[in-house]
Amino acid sequence: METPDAHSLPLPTIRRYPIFLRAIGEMMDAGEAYISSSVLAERLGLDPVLTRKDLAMAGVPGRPRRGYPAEALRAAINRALGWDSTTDAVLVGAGSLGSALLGYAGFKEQNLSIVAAFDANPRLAGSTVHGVKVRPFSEMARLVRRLKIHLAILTVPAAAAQACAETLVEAGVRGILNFSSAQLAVPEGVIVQNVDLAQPLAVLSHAIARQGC
Amino acid sequence: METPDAHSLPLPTIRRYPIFLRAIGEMMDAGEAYISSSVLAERLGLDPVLTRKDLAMAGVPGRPRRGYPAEALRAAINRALGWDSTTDAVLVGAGSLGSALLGYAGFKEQNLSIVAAFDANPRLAGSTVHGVKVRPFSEMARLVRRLKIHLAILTVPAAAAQACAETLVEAGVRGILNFSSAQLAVPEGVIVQNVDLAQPLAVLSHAIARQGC
DNA sequence: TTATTATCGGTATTCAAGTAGCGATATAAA
DNA sequence: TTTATATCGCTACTTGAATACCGATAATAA
Repeated sequence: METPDAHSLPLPTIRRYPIFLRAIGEMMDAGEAYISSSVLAERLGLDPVLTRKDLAMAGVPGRPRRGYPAEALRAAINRALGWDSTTDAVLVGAGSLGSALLGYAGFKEQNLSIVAAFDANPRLAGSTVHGVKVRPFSEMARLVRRLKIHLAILTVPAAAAQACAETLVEAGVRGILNFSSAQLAVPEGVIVQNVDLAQPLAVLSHAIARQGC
Repeated sequence: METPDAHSLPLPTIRRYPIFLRAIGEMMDAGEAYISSSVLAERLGLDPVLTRKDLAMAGVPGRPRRGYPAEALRAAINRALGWDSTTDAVLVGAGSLGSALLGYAGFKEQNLSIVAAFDANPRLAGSTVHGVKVRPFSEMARLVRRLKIHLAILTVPAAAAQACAETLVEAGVRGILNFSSAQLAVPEGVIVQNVDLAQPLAVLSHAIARQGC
């Protein structure tokens, strides 16, 4: 049985694509019309073969001794990531981390538009952070449903995370970027990506502790 | 040839340990003296076998029909991660993200103490954010060296990241938690963990884009 | 006391990803 | 025109982690 969804890519490849996109953009700004995998790999400190395999998976044919056509390559990678057209998202929890994310410039490059923010704190509701209006929780479900939002960024305390997630999913959200330390239980078909600061910190301190003795 | 560093654990296991620690702590608060892998797995939505293997690697013997002794297990995992004694760290770049991290409560659980923050902006230097004094860049190398800091959290713009990293490494830092989008080149023996928001976002939007059609 | 069973702990298998090797080809140099 | 070579693109091979399997053991119940 062949897998029906043909355009599924290896997860590590998907994770590397944003890094490639930045480098390709910089190289294009520098006037390059072709991107060779070896040059790109050298620039990023990655294995040239691995880089070539990743680029090949975008589906754009490369040319010997030249590389991949830069503009077509960038477009193909953006398309593979769903970054070729603007995606609307909401941010839930406008605390210090949430506010910092509202000011994160990278979202623009990824064609992600945060159209609304929500917070339980009534004092925050009504204010505007980095150009995005903060609304009370009570408006969340209705607005998400009306605007057909599929993506949410969750920056609420761990205790509130599961309840928020359920409200969001109920309203139609299919992907959650979870910054809380809570493990979310969601129905099948909904994708959660956890951004847990403790994980990379664990890798670092484990390695340093080992190295130290 | 056998590897000399015997206590090296699989990377995925290390990444799961912080999640386990939180759950174990909650279960202990609830009065549990033993942690069974199946109960823990159920709670976290993970595979019971995988969970058991992870716990077994901490080196604490478990008891059939009971599980692992909670206190000993927690201590062993903390020790494996180097979280059994306080580690000092510095934060470089006190912008909105850096400030948010200075207020991050999780560091305390991980026995991580941010003893100083640095910023290029002279207006920020001298202020205090969440109890941590912000100092000018010029003081960084000396202070890091004097306090024998081995761990740094980097929240500066991409353009400044490489230069900061070099200064830090030169001053004795051996692990960098890199929040910038720059790919850092560091000498062997120095460990960099990138926290790149674009990566989990890429996974999410790729999956949603596939799912949508 | 005996039987049952939840859980541990080890071994074997499978799978995905990274690595290595090598021929094909178009560009650039001789 | 001929030769050299950088780069692509394909096909193994290797590695590391997840999964499956199964026996051992101690707590509980009969």
